[in-house]
Amino acid sequence: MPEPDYETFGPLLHGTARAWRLKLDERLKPMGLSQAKWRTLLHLSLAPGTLTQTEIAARLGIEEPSLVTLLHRLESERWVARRSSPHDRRCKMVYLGRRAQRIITQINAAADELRQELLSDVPASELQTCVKVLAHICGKAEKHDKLRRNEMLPLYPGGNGQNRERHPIAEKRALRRAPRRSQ
Amino acid sequence: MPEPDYETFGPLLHGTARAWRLKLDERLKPMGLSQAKWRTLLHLSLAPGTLTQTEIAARLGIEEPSLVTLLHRLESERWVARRSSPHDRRCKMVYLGRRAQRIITQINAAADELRQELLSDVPASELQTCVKVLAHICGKAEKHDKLRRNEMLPLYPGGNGQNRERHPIAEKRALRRAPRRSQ
DNA sequence: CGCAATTAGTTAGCATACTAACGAATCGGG
DNA sequence: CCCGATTCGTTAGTATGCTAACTAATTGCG
Repeated sequence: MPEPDYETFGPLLHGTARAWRLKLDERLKPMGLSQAKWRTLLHLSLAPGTLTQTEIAARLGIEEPSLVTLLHRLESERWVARRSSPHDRRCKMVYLGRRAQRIITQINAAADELRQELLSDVPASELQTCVKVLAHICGKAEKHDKLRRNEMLPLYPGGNGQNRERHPIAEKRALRRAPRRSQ
Repeated sequence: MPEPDYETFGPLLHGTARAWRLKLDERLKPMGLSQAKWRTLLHLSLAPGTLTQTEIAARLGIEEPSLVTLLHRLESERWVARRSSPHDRRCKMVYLGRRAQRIITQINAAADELRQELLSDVPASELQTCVKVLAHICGKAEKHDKLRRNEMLPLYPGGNGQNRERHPIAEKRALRRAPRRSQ
């Protein structure tokens, strides 16, 4: 068996990711949430403080313009609210609405449950190998190209799929102007 | 370490698939091709005869309306041509333009090369395990839900990511009315 | 045969991503 | 302190996917 299906690995990888995503989307749809939306809410709930749009985009692994329309939808549905930062008038801080806070637990539960279903009967050692291989491929695929944003995190860093931001910049930036050089 | 990163497996899976796709897109972009486009061309070139839109959509794993706009783009760029079937006026047969035939080799070469780069230093046994795990997950994720189109192919069937069609229906259909097997 | 059911393709409208180009605000070096 | 460079967010335009609802053509049962 030292001759695995090299040919079909790519399609299989894409197909599996797609099937997983569709499955989760389907279950969260009744709650009015799509993947893009609940991922955003989840990141907001996990963040230590408030996030700016740039930070959210980095954590989600999408570009800022993509985030703009996404936030428009979330805002029009009352999931989040945006306010200008008092420290930097260029920034907009994004807050979770109460409505969102109430169902983040459900989102997590659904995601956990699906993961449980899909991975339950995969032996831990095989999953471990799979993670290792995927992480290796992911690392190689992300390199080179034209990226190199900020030295590129090792692998799947945050809580999602693809970002390249490693420390909260917000606090640092805000503190630069606000607390009168206390830092 | 019988405790792999269950939590991050989903994101890692998505991130890896995404990175792979972006990488390939990037390399084929200079040729004016995106993933959706070259996958379509590839399927057309691999098919035994001419395909109808329904067949192409099934092979690509996308819905028919999605294929319509995709074909519009391919047609306006002279990659493909469409003609009504003489046997069934509802059908439109899709043909590869000469321009397309000339670069299908290049498409395959680029895809092969990238796969080579990304998988070369993954031990065959580990890749084998990975394929097994992914196939298992993919199978589980595709089941249940509301699908069950045509008893669901085992796993990553065609040459892409997600389809659920297993035999050429075209020939059969065409022959029902047109016993001339001119193609 | 004749009409109901099915099938192929389309249109409409939406969701989600991207790049390019831009305006406003801030930062930083002189 | 001021001007150029940078950063944040936005708009515009495009690509790619979806579902729902429609038209046109074909099939098949009574």
